[in-house]
Amino acid sequence: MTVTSEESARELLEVVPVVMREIRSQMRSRRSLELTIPQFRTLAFINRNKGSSLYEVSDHMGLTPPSVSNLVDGLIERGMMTREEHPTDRRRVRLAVTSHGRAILETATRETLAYLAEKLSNVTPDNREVIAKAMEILRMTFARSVRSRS
Amino acid sequence: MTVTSEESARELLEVVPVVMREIRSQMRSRRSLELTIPQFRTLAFINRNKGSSLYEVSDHMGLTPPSVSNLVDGLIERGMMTREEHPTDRRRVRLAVTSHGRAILETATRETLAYLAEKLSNVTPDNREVIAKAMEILRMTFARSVRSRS
DNA sequence: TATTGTTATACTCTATAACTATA
DNA sequence: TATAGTTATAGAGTATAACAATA
Repeated sequence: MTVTSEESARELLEVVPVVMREIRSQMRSRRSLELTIPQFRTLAFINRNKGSSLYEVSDHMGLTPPSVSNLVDGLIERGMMTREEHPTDRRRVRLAVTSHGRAILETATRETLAYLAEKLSNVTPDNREVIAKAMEILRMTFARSVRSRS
Repeated sequence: MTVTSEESARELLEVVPVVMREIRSQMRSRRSLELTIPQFRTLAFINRNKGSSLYEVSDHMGLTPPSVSNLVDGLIERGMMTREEHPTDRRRVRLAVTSHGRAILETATRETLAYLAEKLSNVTPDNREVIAKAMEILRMTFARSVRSRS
């Protein structure tokens, strides 16, 4: 089998939105958690990168600074994050996830993974390997080039 | 390599949103087209299923009827779709894509595919095969069960 | 009564433009 | 003057609740 770029592009365009919708609707169905995908990603990124500035987050997520500022506002209101002044550059903020936010993030992650894993349990191990490998390839292909900001 | 359901679930949850964001931002960057992903999917589905009812569309897309009604309103306003009465059941509508809508759909498809294909041209043929195979598996795993409505 | 669809309402996501504060 | 961030504003996507029309 030879797969052209066009054919694999077509597959991506058909299938990715379907999987995305599944993830989204599953996440929203957990009323107790009530995290949207952007909120989830924001929380996850800042959890991994404690003390990030707003620009670092927006760079990573491919969103504009106002969009991230909005997202952060909502997460702070709900007690999941903090926004502090940078110690040496007062223009910047230092974002961090609270323990409450971390707990919610972990629960949301666990439940969403459990849901996906349950779906994937019907897939043969060989095919799961194909999926994992494809995700690695896609991750490298679509990863944002990291713009460094000192 | 043995991949558990949990591991492949984690990969999906990390990578799918990234690819989705690429597709979305590319689609929006074509100012002349100005189709969002939901608009694109709606148009594409109705193009493939001429005369669909609103419920058929909402079932397929996993959206509520009011959401689809909204989407359809916007597409009709912009001359891409029509909404007609069903000949024998006056509760229903018959949705169809206009030739203008089809032209826009085709252009959007072509340009988005070209963009994705360009990204994928850096991927080896073997790896493209892995991606294509993974998409097939995911398509079957996450496909909505078709609720038939006579 | 059940089904199909719309309207009313509200909230989130996202962007652009304009602004403030700091470097 | 350049950078970091917020506020103002607007449009799209989505849901639930309430409704109207038809079967």
